[in-house]
Amino acid sequence: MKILLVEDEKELAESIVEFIGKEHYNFDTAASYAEADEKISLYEYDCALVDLMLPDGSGLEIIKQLKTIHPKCGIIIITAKNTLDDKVTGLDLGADDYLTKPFHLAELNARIKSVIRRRNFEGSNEIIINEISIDVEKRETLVNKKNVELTRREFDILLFFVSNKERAITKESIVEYVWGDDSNAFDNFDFVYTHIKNLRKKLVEHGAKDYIKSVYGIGYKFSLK
Amino acid sequence: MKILLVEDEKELAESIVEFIGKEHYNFDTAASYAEADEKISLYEYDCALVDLMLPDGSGLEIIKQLKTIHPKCGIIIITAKNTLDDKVTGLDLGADDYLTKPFHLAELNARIKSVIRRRNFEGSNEIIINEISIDVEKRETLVNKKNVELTRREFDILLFFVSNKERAITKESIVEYVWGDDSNAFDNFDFVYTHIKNLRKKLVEHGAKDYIKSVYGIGYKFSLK
DNA sequence: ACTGATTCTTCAGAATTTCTTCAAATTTTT
DNA sequence: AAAAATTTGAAGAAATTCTGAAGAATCAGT
Repeated sequence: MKILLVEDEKELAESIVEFIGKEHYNFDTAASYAEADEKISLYEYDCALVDLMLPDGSGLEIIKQLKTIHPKCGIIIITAKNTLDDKVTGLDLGADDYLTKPFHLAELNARIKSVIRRRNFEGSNEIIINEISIDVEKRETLVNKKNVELTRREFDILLFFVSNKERAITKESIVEYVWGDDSNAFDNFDFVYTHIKNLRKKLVEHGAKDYIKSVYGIGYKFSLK
Repeated sequence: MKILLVEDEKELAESIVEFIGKEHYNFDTAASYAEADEKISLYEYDCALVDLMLPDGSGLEIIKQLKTIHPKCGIIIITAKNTLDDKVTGLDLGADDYLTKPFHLAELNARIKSVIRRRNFEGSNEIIINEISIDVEKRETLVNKKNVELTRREFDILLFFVSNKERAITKESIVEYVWGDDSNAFDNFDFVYTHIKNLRKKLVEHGAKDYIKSVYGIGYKFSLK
């Protein structure tokens, strides 16, 4: 689950990432219009938190962008108390919810959850691929009806794989999805190798076929063929 | 047991929370239609107390909302003497009971209890999970037919667990349910750890299996497997 | 208002689980 | 055959959870 946080107050941004990022979400952060614009065009997000008061341009512009490029992305406005007008405009532009500063992080967390839930209403939270079945809500993975204990990182990687079946995935995008782009520098993928090794081992040991094919020079592909 | 109180008279709201909140209930309060609307969409409540006379919109609207979003939630109308019409309309909309101002807090308390009891009857107010049986109304927990004395917090946590069986739940959501959304302690989950430790101990000592599994990096899961 | 009992929260250290790093072995590509 | 990329197992580091004890807060009864 990837979330874009557009917020120029560094402290606030950090505490949001720290508290909420730990849950299920991976944050990318942008501190300016320019940065946000860049990330929007590069990555896909499930939800965006947008502060309307940015140094170099209005957050409303970002919302407009998001709506046109990624209509499926949920949007939550963050705003100071006295900028009611912008808030309303933002909602008109298609934002899903708003939050006035200051707010409890728990509150923000709940909003994100509800926005994402609303967006995902269609798809059930069970994913079935041959002998493997994954329940996102339970964070449970079954192979041939039997439970496989996966760690947080392993589970997230598998989730990313199965939502990109048959597609070649770069190691970079895995890191981006599972860890978020602010994390580990891209000079070394040893930790990815290790996690994928462990994930493979657990799945295969429980009787699944090894659907995780490595694509030399690129990354991996989760393929049934 | 979570209760939403929609009331704009600050003093009344406070005394209700103080008096009845001490019992078994965790209150969230809303002083306006907007606030109430927000909380309804974010959280689940077992019962709502709704003042029909609100500054920014009719409480009837809130009742309608509640009924559609959380049909299981009990509703009690609070109203001044002379607004009989609204009261009737409210009952038509599906409210369970009403109370005219001024009223004794003890009276309100009794109404809440009875509404919740009535609601729970539909699905029996006894929850039975193997050797554990929980009487929600009496706040009584039995393991192998023998009583286990749980504190308020322990009981609430258990209740939250059993109503989310097999699902991975975050520590944050536990705090939200048991302590309410105004709780500001999200930087530290020591108290959650402690309560869960004590809850586990009491249950296991009385012969129950330890169904409370910890989910590393996330929180817990009440699982029979 | 005082006392003792209960419950809640805080704290620090221990135990556990997971994550990352590293180096050597293997595979793939050129 | 050489270079680059991937796999692997082991182990050190980091993060998370558990635990017991002690301090705070709350409650009941006088």
